[in-house]
Amino acid sequence: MSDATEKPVIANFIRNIIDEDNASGKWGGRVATRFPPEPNGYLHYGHAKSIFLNFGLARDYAGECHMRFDDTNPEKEEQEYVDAILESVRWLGFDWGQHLYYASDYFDQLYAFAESLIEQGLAYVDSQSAEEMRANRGTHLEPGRNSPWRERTAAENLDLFRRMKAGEFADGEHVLRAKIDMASPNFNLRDPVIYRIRHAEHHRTGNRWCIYPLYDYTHCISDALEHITHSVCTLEFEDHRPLYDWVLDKLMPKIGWHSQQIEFARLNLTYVVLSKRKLIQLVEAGAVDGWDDPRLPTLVGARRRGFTPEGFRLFTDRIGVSKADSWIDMSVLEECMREDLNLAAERRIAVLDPVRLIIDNFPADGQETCLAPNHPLKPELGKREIAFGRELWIEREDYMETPAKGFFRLYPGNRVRLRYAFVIECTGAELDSEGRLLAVHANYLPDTKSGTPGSDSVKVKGNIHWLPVHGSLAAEVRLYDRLFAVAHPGTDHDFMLDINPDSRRIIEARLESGLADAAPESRFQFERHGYFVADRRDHHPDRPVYNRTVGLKDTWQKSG
RNA sequence: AGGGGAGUCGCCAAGUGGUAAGGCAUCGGAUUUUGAUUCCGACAUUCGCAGGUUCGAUCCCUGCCUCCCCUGCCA
Repeated sequence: MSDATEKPVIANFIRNIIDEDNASGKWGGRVATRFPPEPNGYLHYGHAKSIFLNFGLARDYAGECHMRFDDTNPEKEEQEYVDAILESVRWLGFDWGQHLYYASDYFDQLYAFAESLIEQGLAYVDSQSAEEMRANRGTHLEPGRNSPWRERTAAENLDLFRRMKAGEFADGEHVLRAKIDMASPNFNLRDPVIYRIRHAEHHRTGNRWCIYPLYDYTHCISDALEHITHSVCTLEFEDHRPLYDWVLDKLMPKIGWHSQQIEFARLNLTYVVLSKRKLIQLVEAGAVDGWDDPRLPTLVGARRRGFTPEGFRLFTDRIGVSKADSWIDMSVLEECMREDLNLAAERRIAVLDPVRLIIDNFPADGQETCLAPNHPLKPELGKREIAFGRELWIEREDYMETPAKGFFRLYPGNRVRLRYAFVIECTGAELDSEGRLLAVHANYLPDTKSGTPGSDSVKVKGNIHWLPVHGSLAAEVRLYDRLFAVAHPGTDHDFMLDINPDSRRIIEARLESGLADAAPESRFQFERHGYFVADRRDHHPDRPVYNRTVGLKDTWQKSG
């Protein structure tokens, strides 16, 4: 990704392990990681952390990161998810090159290894029902009980397993279990199931198989077959590691590679939910418009919201990697997006809550052309013209009939600068019988035009944006806010009750005319408001639609 | 209760026997035609608690406390 902004790398425990391995020559200097999602849903912000970690490690150590789908559960997985996941990883800026893999590509090998485990007496076909197995698994206090089928001969097991594969049995009739230790304090070692019967169509292998391997058996072998060095996963797999190692130890003579599993703390973010189950619930309940709703913490949603890959990179660098459970506040992510967008986005003017401003001493047929820089930090991006006239749109909130303490914008008698134009002096306002603002009146000071000599001889504190009534355009603007109203949704009740009722406001705003022709996904800062993006799906030149990505910091409203 | 992990500033997070990096936030101040940005300054005598070892402990030892994960034929 960006190399110009390269910062010194901060140490973390995973890098330390890699450094030690490189120093000892454990992997011969090789670094191979992998990002292994199951294609049963869309990627979310938490996956971004894992993607930047894994692909970032490969980049920094001149290694490789494999893109691999953990597709061993045919009933939940679909090609649609594979496509969306690949697109999101690409969007974040990563390229897996030739290294695209599917666990399902290893089904033949996985099966052969299972037969070998059986032959070695390390796996057996269990014919207990799921309920019996559960009852015999034991508890934290009591060891499990051996299955009555645990001592079947290798020949018998092999015959049964082959018939399972051949489709002679119904779902659930038999399973293949690793023969480890029913008394282990680690439940994962109490003879874990490694194959189950599923007469289901797989999105890639179709109906070729009716038995499918389970995660614990598949993942470690996939890693080893690909010669992964550091297999990075989240903390909840920590007590699966003994099983990961058991399988690879037993298969060492056949595979000759034993990857190292390393666990880190997954991302916890406030004001949002990141569990697949809850995301599905939000979509199915219609609380959001779909998987790419800009409020949803999915990567497709982030993209539509206007979040940037670079912003996610800043974010993952900023939060670091460790094994401590932690909660990151949503404001950290938002600030990272601002940081990137401040540099990346050109400025434009938008009046979100328009009210008329009439310059009474400006001729009705008068005309002035004002120049506005496209980016204050990048003068090379040039300027654009905005037509100044007698009637303008300004923000309703930029006027106060009776100003609050510290308010330095428009109120009777006060002077402000119309940004990139003239200084004006407010003469009053028209209000209806309910006190609602209809129009603001002012006189302009002709010698104060921005960019002309002596323009700043008149000093003012306030500086507000405006748009001409004739020559600006009406557009739909979607003001997105946090999906949940509380930091920790569902703490002691249904999380759906914590949805922020104001997470989206759709308004009719006035925009600079040039904004109609911007390509979908073009990002801008609407001055004094925040960052906005032309909606990826709904924005058209004849019907502009902009989404608010994130607002600018506002220390006035915060303290006021 | 058994097993596996974690506890360093408001939020993250380095460090690990030699006297607490950094980032974010916050608070001052400067600049500013975005109440934005930028810039400058401040910000842990202290590393969950209590003992012990040591010339010296956040780091080693002992005990305790708190939090997270684990009984899918999910991943």
